[in-house]
Amino acid sequence: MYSQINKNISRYVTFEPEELEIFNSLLEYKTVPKKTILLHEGEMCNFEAFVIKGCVRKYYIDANGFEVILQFAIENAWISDISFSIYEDKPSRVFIETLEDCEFFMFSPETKEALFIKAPKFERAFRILMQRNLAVTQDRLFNTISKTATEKYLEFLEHYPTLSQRVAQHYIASYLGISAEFLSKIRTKIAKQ
Amino acid sequence: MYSQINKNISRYVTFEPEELEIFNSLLEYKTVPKKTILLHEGEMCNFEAFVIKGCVRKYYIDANGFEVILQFAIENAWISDISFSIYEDKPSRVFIETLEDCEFFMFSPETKEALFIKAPKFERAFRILMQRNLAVTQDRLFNTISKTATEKYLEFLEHYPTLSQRVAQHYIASYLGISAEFLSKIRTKIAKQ
DNA sequence: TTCATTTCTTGTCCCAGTTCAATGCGCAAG
DNA sequence: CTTGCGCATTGAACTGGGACAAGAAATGAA
Repeated sequence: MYSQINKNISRYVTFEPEELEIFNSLLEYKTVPKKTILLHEGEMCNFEAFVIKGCVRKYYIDANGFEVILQFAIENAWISDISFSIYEDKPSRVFIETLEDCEFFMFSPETKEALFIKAPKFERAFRILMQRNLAVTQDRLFNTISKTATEKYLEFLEHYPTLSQRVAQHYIASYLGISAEFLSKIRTKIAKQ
Repeated sequence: MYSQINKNISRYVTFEPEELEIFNSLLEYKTVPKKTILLHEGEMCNFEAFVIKGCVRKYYIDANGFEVILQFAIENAWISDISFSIYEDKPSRVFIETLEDCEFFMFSPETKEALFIKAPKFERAFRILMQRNLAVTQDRLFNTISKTATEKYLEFLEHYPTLSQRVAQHYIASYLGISAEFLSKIRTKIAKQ
């Protein structure tokens, strides 16, 4: 039950069994049906979630009413709007929604604080997770600015090989920052060679 | 001398004077002339720098040989390629270059570790800095995907009011992800109304 | 002061990607 | 079985922004 998340959190920091026990005891297991919105724009994000099973998207709605997907999270990924909400004390600008039936481990900011007090080494583990998150976002910015739509799509397929089977095309288009129609045209062009 | 950086690091965590003394004692003060490259692509980034005075850009060179600026750092900002280099143990894909004569406080990853051992509360402060960094990058991704060039430029002016006087237009264009020529056209259009 | 180099502007042509249909295709619900 | 609806495809017309070129202005070095 806890092996996935323990493996994930131990990736850059080695923990004693007792520390992992404390960690696990603070986690809340939750199942959520598909198409559930976990966080609405304007709310405070009061959770961080680790995806045990399922698929989630994080998106905002731009000035013209278009959804733009910032992140997909599948098995063994973390999802939250930590960067805006927590510590900044600002309401979130994003939505978080399940795309499939999901299982999560979740915890609140308060629980996280409690964890840091009981087992301070987790502070470091979460700092490094944050750094990786930053690296991924920076990479995405890089791609968004300097690659063509076709290149972005091919890279997406490489990076998330299973996701293109699991989610609707127009979600992928939204993630890539292109129109659903144009993605369709790219796909037929690729298929024809 | 240390008041700027102490104010900055104390923004979300309150430190005792002794803790700040430890911190300050580990910092290395450095002046660097303009047009100096602090980090080359392919190197490991072995520093984090706090800008006391001056202006720095962080950029990469894309597949077509174009420079794309990821970040400007001016007074009271941090600059590093921490996300890719340190902990990931991968050579950096970015360059960091001074645009003006600069004064920095710098420290190495090893020094940072030493700091965390002597004064563990800094682990938290740097985690929160990292979160803010992530928030800014995510915001930039948001803007890059869903705003027009004109909107991006106007927002840039609001967000960095002094920078447009300090750096060349083509650097700003590069930051906004548009060509220098097109930025020039945007500027004349804006001026004419 | 002058010459050179870098930066900024302006015009023309062009293309990647958008917008707006229209059509077709599952698939779930009654 | 069929109605309805969300999703994908395709085409035609349009546009934001890029590429290139050539000149103007600013900066700076000797």
